[in-house]
Amino acid sequence: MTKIKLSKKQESIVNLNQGAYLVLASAGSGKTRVLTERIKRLSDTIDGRILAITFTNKAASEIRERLGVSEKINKNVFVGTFHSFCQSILQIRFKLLGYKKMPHIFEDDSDRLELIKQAINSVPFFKAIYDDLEPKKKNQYTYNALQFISTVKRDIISAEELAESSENEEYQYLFETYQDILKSNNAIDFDDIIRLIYELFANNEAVANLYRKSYSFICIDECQDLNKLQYFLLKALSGKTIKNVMMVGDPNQHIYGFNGSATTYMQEDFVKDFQAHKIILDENYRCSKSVIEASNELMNLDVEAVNYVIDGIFKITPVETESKEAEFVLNKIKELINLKTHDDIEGEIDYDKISILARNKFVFRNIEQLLKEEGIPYYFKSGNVGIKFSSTSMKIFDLYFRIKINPLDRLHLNRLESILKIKDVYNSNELQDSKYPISLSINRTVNDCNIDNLHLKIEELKKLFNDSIDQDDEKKLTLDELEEFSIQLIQYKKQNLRPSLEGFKSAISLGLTNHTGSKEKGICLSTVHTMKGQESEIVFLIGMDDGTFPDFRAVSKGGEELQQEKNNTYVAFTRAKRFLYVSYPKKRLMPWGDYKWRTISRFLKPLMKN
DNA sequence: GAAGGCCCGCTTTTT
DNA sequence: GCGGGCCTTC
Repeated sequence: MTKIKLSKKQESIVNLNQGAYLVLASAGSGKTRVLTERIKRLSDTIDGRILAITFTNKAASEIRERLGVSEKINKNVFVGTFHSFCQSILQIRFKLLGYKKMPHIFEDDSDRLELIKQAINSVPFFKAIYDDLEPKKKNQYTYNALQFISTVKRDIISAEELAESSENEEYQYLFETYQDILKSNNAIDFDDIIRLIYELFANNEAVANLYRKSYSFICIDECQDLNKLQYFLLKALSGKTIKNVMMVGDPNQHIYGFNGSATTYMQEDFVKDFQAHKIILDENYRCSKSVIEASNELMNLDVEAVNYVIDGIFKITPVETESKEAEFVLNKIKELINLKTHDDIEGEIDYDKISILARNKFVFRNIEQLLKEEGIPYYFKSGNVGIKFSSTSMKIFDLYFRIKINPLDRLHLNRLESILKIKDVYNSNELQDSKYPISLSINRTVNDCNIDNLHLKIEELKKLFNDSIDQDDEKKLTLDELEEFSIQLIQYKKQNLRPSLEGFKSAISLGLTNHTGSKEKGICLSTVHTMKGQESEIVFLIGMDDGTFPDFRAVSKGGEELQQEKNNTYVAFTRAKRFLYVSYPKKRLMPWGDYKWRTISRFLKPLMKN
């Protein structure tokens, strides 16, 4: 990629030294590049270390890639998400937080749901309330409980206090029971990772000082998506010592409200608490004229294309059905690929330059099918953290693996028992007679494995599965999933000097083994949320009917939630460097099987004149 | 206690 | 229109 010279404004931000700064950077203003250049420069000139926080692993690995590898960078710069930063601290400080062994992450929502159910069943008081509910309300009840627990953690509010404003006062006690069960499993959930380190810093001055002395500069990217817990972690870490904090973000791109984030942390709290200077970076270097004009109209902005003016394409196309929409996209892709070159696009038009975006991953069903049939290379930008195995053998493997590295993990032991339908998952006789005799070998293999021989054990399993699974699709699925696991192991070993089975599992849970840089080839299919901070020459934004984008729940709630859907549309638009094709189906197949007439997204109506 | 069948309810976004 | 959970039946 040819690098365009930094503009004066960008240059001045790169050259900032001491102090706190809030950089308000609109989409396409090159904020990630500015951040990276500054980190590079600082790491060359200063003594202390630099902490760079991003919101996705993908963004972290991209920054790491752009920083390049040098001894100085490796030693002096930590780039990662809040979760991975906190996890790395937790790994060495867990004893200070009351854990005898490093707690394991229950990252899966179904794990958390099961914990809630256990909590309800373990206390007659909760059980009575739950059993009294109408069947229809039961799901809502457990979902709300999980929401309650997350809110307590993310908003740093006591369960007691939050219960006062909740319809279900007993959630306060359910919260405690949930935490107790987690602890008895030697486990934590995602929110706990950050919460525990926040508490560590807030309550243990000595430890906090260690980290304060170790980091001279902190940079936070995408700060419009900070939640209270994350902001308070930053404050607790900084204390009175770290004053060099730079935040970069764009309130118009705030899309993670469901995670407790609000733009007030950057715009009000940070400015006040750190006496931050505001800097505005509002030139767009990324997008073509057409894309910028459409974005401006969408958000009522006045961003100008600066460095160069490329016309580009912005077009809204209504189609009859979802499958017609998929055909439209496919045909347009073929057309573009056949063109080979276009004046607006640098280099040859290939699949790597094309992305297909949508509000949620269900929207991709038809187009994925078509791409598969046509043999066109594509990949899912998976936000998915952890690996979810769908083959039975790999599920069994995963469960044995979990309980091996965390013997206190009752939850997954129970699940294993219920899959195998036996009482003692280590009893060879029972295993042999069970529905899945293969689990006997899986158990043995997992038992024997350690971090050094795991790759050999994986090979053994490959052979085992190959020899003993009869059903063809099940065999293929199992072997594919095992291969995926193997790739993650290689990735993990590359990233870690002192590997361990526990560390490997945590890395998987945090999604650290998924994102390996920009190696993926072909057309990128991604939700807008996961595409945050990324760009693509050619973007197809599909499924832009009202109720899908904006999501129907946000429509009924309105207010800030609807605003965030609009922000999300803006994020989607501005991912496109050159061409942006927007489409929506006039008829959509609903999850319950019948068709519903759809209208264009309310956000796009005003743009429909062309 | 297991297996088969029926019925119900169901779409979001990330770490 | 499909899959998960629950109930029936053997």
